[in-house]
Amino acid sequence: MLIIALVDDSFIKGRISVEGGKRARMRALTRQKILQTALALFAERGYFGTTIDLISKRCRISKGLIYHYFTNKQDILVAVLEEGLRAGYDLLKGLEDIPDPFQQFAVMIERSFDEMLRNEAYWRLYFHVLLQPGVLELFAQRLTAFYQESIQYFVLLFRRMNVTNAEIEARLLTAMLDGLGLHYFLVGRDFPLAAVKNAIIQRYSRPLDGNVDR
Amino acid sequence: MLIIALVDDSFIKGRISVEGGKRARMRALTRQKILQTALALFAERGYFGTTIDLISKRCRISKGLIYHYFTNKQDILVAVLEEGLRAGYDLLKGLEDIPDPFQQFAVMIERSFDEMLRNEAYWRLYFHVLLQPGVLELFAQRLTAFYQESIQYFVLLFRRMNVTNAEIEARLLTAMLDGLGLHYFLVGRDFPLAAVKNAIIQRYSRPLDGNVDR
Amino acid sequence: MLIIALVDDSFIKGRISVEGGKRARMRALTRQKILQTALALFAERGYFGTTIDLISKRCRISKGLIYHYFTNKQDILVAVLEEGLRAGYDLLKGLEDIPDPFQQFAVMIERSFDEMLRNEAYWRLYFHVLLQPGVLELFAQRLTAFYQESIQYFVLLFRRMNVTNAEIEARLLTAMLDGLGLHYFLVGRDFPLAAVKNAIIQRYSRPLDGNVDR
Amino acid sequence: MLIIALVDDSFIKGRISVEGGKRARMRALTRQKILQTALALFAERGYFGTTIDLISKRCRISKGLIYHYFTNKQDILVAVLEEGLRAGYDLLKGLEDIPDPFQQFAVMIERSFDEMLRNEAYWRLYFHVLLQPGVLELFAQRLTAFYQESIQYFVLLFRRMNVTNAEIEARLLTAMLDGLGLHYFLVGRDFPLAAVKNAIIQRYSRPLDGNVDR
DNA sequence: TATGAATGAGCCTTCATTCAT
DNA sequence: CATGAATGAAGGCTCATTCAT
Repeated sequence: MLIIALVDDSFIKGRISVEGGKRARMRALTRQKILQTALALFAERGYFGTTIDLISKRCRISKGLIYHYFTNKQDILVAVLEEGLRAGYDLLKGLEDIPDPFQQFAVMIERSFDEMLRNEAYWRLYFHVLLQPGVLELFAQRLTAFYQESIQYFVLLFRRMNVTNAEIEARLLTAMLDGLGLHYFLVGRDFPLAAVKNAIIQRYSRPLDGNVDR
Repeated sequence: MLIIALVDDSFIKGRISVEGGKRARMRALTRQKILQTALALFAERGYFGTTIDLISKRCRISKGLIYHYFTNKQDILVAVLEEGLRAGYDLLKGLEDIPDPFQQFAVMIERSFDEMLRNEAYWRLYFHVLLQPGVLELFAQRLTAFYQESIQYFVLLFRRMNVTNAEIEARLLTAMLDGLGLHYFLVGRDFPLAAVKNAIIQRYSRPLDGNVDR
Repeated sequence: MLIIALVDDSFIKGRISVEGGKRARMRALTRQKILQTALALFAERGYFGTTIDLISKRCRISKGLIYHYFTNKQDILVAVLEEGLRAGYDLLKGLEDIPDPFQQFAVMIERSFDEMLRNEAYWRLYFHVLLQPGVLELFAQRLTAFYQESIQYFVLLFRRMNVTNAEIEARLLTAMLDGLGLHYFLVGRDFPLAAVKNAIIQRYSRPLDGNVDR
Repeated sequence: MLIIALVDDSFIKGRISVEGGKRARMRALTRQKILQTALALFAERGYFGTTIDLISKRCRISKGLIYHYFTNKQDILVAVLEEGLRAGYDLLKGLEDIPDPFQQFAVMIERSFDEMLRNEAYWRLYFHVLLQPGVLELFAQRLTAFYQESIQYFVLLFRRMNVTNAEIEARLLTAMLDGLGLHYFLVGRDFPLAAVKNAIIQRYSRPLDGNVDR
């Protein structure tokens, strides 16, 4: 769960800018409420299944007011995606404090799976929405940047773990994580997530055993 | 690229039933034309971006006729997904003829990457559409069945390759393949597909070295 | 239940013209089958809720064939109404054999209520369809003729029963009968039909008591 | 003309709520305009013959706006029927001020016939629409309630008029009134309404003669 | 006689967006 | 800043009717 930003109900709330007058604070507050509601609705009903009217009603504000904060429905989507990305960065950053690379790796994987389970609906949304023709373009740069940063993170980590071919390995791992999320979403509930997670941690764990045991 | 069925412009064309009278043949022909056009348009513009009117115009048939062949716009989508699934099965089946499991594995991976490149737009569609809230339900059973079969295929193959923990390994591999497709689509063109592909083949190749070299 | 023709499942079947060759007989047969089916469907789903396609499928004939027998959907409707009218005439005619006018009257009322209960759906259809703007015009003459004849029947009967002002009385009675049907349909099942029926028979029965007892 | 609510062009106009701000007043105004137009069009062309487009054009508003006030085309219909019912209640209420029951009865009958003539098109609509399969269900409760109330009114009146068997008698009378309306609509213009009306008044008038004179 | 594929006009409904208040 | 009435383009879908076979 790397490329796709991890979102939960709280991550938007906490970010209200405190600077500025009362006016500005109110404005930021309303904006965040819209974003939060849109996020929940997009996740719940899809982008096309969510109407501006529905968002406004759930926010208990008027439809017109939404257009004071966002120019477009699409604009809301982009903002939502951006917030998600920020949450994704958070996920990465928190890990740097763990000194042992193997342990850090294990925690990263654990956290990744945890987030996937907690915010399943958001994941679906992100995958779904970014694969929509025309949407990716709006967001490609930032997404790519985040992807690069994630890869970089694992490259550095893998080097400390003495994994050879660290870059390719990083790409494979992140792909595997997102792919597992995808499959978990698509093939349903009886997916052996715990076993899979442990296998991943095992594979990269000290001492340097092969990933595929024979 | 396993879960998501692989589709290209030709695979539908070839399946026109030859039995039956002229009527039945015509009917099948029209149906296939609709499916084919819908597939292309869905891939090109997304499911919601594609209108029935557009499909009918591209097919040079009347709007109403489409509803002689499909009950719904959604019904067309499901049919498209089904066709894709069939192509997915085809992909698997062809491989059984290769006697050496390691070579078979390599071919499978190669083919998988090839298909991904050839039908990129369809891949996007499949991911996109299946992640749409409400759509998965229409298709969940068949998709799960196909997933199970894919896993089973790799389990058997891995056993012949003396890979321990074959089931988990199969899940990891298929996830990795789909995840790579996803990342390739999302982060753009400069993705080192060839290198990644080779690394995968390498990892599972004889002699039994570990997957992660240190 | 006088103005509105009384219809049951059998009344059309029995009327296939026996003259003519095999061809003509087949033709009449198909025509009757269409009419019968249309009648049932109109009653069940209303005129607008019934499609030509549905009629053809229930008849197990093609859509096109219907247009060999009827020029229009409307044409079918008119034919159905005509058949109903014929049944209405039948209802009246059968009564003339009863010599005692009071008994004849009682039987007529009984039969009228019986029919209403047996063919409720058809009744609804007739009322419904004839009140549709534009439909009545197609059928007005025949309906008026039938109404006149019904009135005439009661006028003659009432005269034999020594009812003064027989014509007005006939109009009131037939209106009452149809009105009761209407109310029965509209206000539901707990309508005291039996009591009402008996009251009517009572009112016109020998010896000449007043209709409204004080 | 009791069960079926009596409606004319004016009764909706008069009910615009005066409370509330300008917004609310405007809203009520538009709603009434839609209802009024729909009523006229339904009566004129039938429910199915009336399109939303037509209603909106006659109202000089956009098609979409109609759906701000009503969820459905059917919803408009129900609202129209409700208004009609209200008019029906009004018809009953006004009568209570007349002290002499016989005179009250006569006025009631007169008024009933008057209304029938004034709003013939609406009557047709009501009969027509309520007999449409599936429509009655939407409205059954309210209609039944009104019917019961009408019956109750006549029961009380008849008791004061010393009519025995007042309940049955009330059912017969209301049925007769609606039946006469139906016949008047169906068999055309030369129906002797005045004579029929007088006969009814006569029948229930003091002194206590029998209804059927011999 | 019989079929059913094909048409196309038209219907109900949705919804992002605007704007007067 | 805030409202929500109003717009209008467009979309999915229906269905009576036609016609080549």
